[in-house]
Amino acid sequence: MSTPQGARARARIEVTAAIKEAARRQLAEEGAAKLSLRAVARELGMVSSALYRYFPSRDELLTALIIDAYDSLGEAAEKARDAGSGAAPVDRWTAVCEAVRGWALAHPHEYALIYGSPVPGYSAPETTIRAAARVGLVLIGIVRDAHEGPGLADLPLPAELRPEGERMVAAFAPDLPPEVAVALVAAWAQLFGLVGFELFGQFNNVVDDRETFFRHAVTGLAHSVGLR
Amino acid sequence: MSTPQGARARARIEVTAAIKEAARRQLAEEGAAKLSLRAVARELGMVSSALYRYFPSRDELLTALIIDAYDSLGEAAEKARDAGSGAAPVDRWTAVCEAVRGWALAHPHEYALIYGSPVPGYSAPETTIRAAARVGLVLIGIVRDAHEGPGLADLPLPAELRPEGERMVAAFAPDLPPEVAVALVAAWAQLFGLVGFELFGQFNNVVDDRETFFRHAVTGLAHSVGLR
DNA sequence: GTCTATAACGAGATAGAC
DNA sequence: GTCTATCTCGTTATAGAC
Repeated sequence: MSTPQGARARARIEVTAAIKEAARRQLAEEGAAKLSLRAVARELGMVSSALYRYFPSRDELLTALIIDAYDSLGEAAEKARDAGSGAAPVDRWTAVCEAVRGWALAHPHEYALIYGSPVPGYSAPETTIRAAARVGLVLIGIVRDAHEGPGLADLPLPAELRPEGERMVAAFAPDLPPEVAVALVAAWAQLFGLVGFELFGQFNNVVDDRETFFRHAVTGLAHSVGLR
Repeated sequence: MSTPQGARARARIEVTAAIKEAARRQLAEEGAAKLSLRAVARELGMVSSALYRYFPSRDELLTALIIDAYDSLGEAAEKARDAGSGAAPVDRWTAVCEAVRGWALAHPHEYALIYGSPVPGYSAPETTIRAAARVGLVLIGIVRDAHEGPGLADLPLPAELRPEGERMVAAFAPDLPPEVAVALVAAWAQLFGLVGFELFGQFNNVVDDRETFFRHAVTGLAHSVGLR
């Protein structure tokens, strides 16, 4: 009773992985908008209707790819955070940022899937939120460690933004001052501005030594959230 | 001899505009990856082969849309710059940033076309560079004015980035110190990180009062390039 | 129960002959 | 410019193998 069920479950996992792998290849060649179940099935030597045993619709397959991409990126960020657990906060921050950039350069199409243009006709379900939050949580953690340890630099917060900051603290950044939470969200978005510009070609003829430039820029971001 | 030729030229301009308008509608509904000359022709009641009189290929139509989008955004930025010609540099900076955000919110699909994921199989020609540079040039101009007027704050520049900074100054930011040029490019990318995150939904459940948040964040960017 | 294959639908794109 | 024959797509219903 144990082996057949185990074998079935294993086979199911393997086929599911093969489908996603083929879909990722398609993503690279045709883009998310043109991801087609039939093409995926063809590549696997299956018939299209068989895929519906594994993914109830094309959109669910897309969702799985999106969650995988967020998780893969989040894992890279968490690894970088853990690798530098003894280092200074600024260095841990830049290490995480460099991990994000490294992952993006290594997986440009999956990066485009999660941080690029929305796929027309597709709307990401709530299920993606948890995975999407991972990088942000890593950055929050580093700043919280610094806040509880060496301390943070003072940051300004206009009165009109205080309610927003309080809300952010309550929602996802407990123990942090509201002005830091606001600065963190801004730095988080700005980090992906840097990565996206490099990846999508806006830095062509503008930035040459991108690695050095990036390190310097994200050091500035670290300062903008109070790390020193 | 004058009227018929003038009428022909006028008709050509009008049809060209109608084609681009229909193509922009398609962009909104299906995305750039699925932009098809046939569908555009259908919408206009023309036959697809007739479109080739106006655009020699789908890619050329895409290029025209891209240039139009960059120009429309650039014009919005330039208008904001000119409207606040007497104001303090920081205020001119934020006004331009807000114009960029406003344009993006008003033209989300054109924004996705120029700053979102690259279109698979399409590679933008050199012709787009001039239009793509307009927003950056506006930002450079504001910082240069401040540099020649009230002056800029001191910025750090690691030795390893100095060559890059010198190159940037020579290429597109004459009269500016290299550390300012480097900071400007970073701020430019980060600005679009903020805009893109809001537009593409990353701020859902994260930032509530986006207008206030944005103003505060780009004020920080202004400081990061030395404005005060 | 779990899976795959066949066949079909309605809609849309595409290529070529005319 | 028009028509037609032949592709693609996502999705479903159904039947049969394991």
